[in-house]
Amino acid sequence: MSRSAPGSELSPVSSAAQESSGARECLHCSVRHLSVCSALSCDEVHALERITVSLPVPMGATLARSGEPRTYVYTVTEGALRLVRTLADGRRQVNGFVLPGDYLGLSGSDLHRYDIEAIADSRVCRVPTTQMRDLRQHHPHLERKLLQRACQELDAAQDNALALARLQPPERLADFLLRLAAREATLAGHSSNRVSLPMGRGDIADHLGLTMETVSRTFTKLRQQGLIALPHLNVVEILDFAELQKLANDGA
Amino acid sequence: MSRSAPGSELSPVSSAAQESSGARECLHCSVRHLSVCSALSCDEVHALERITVSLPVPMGATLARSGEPRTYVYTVTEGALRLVRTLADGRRQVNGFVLPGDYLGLSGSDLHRYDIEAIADSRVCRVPTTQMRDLRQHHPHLERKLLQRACQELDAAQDNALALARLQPPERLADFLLRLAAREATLAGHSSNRVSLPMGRGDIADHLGLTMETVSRTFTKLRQQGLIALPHLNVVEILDFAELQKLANDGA
DNA sequence: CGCTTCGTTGATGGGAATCAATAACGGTGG
DNA sequence: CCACCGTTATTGATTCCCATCAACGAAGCG
Repeated sequence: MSRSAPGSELSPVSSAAQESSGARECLHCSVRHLSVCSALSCDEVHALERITVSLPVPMGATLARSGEPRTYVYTVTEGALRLVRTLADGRRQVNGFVLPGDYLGLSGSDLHRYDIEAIADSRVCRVPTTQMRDLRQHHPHLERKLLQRACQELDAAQDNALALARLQPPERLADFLLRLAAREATLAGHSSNRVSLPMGRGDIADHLGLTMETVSRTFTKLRQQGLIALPHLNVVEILDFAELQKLANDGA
Repeated sequence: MSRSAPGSELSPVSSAAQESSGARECLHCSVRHLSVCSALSCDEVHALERITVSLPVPMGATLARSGEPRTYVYTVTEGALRLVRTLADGRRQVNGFVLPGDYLGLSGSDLHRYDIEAIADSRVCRVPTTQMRDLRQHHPHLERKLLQRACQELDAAQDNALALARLQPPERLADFLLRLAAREATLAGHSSNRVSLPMGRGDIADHLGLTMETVSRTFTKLRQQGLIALPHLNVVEILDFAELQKLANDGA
């Protein structure tokens, strides 16, 4: 129950008309991230604009709950969200963090398999699954891109499983930081030694299968070893990239 | 280094002509499992037959090694294989087990990300990735099916991650057995309380992020609790389905 | 029948979880 | 700007569970 904001339920969605400027921004996002630009005619672009809604998601808000029907797919344009699964006895797992450019909707299930919660003020593009189905049928390019993405996510999920199954806490954290850094680098287009951590320690713990205390101790250990620095609570500076990579078993 | 058979390298592939009957069987498999039957014309079926090779993989043989270029995709028709990743210091993870009906080739990487090893005498259908690419472009149905499959595997990978991150040994093993049972049920078309374990204890351990000893002890514990029986080393009989499911947290 | 491999069971130690206390941060209002 | 408060993060002490080390038992095979 961490970081639950006061009024954490989403307000009803504003209409597409009201959000037309947002919709255009979102379209841009969709086109850029799914790389289907060339496959769309002008009419199709307008069709997409009509069914696409840009939606603000304030920090702490829940975009979807586990078990609910999956009526929309999303692409994230701003902020950060977490995918959370909770067991009956309260054990929690953060399945992943969703950052700008990520697509939310690759699942074989008709129901949401996890809660989707904003860990920062965010903005997402929303498309009804039904419409998405139509879009995919008309644009093979889109389907191909989605398959590509699904395969990449599958690879990432397997890397994650390896980390959870066999890496020790410092190795897991190193792996996590390096992956965050890589994502941020591709997002920003340039590499930086600074990595921002929009999520709290508890979220990191629940993502890595550890406790918050162990995550905290591990941060301290990496700091003492001179591998990283923590200028702020939510910013990591990577001091020794090579050594960190060696610790993370080179991701392989 | 478990279960490495004496001559564990695959013999050079026999030609498609020599394996024509096998190829037909394999086609059947491909069609059935990828459900693209209706999308293929007669000519296309012949084209598929020409590029498809049914290949025996003896137990202990290695079908592919981590780091090698991915020149083929496979569907499995007989036997069982394991997907293995090994760290520099010998720590091992079994990413998954591949059973008849499974498709091997959903990856974003050009290189194999794990070793593929037969844990029983097996048979696979082999298609060059290049040809597969062509096939996909000509048959949107196929692409859609692959995306569907990728999404299902993604869901499964996430379930697995939850188990690795948060479940305790008995819960993990229960989850594992139930998933195996479910797969076997869909394969055979009917449900049975008997589940066969083609893999050894070490493989189960490396799949669940445990040691062989813990797996063995956990089997004993489940047996003593009356949840399962072990008629043979490689056969589990599920005695109390409901209780086992409760233990596995209902897979959610 | 002995060999080898694999699985089970036992004894021990280490490391992360847990419990508990302190410290740092972030926001709010004076 | 600073004092106050709730939340979050860090640090410390203890416990428990799994990995490790080691020995034993069982199964497949020549």
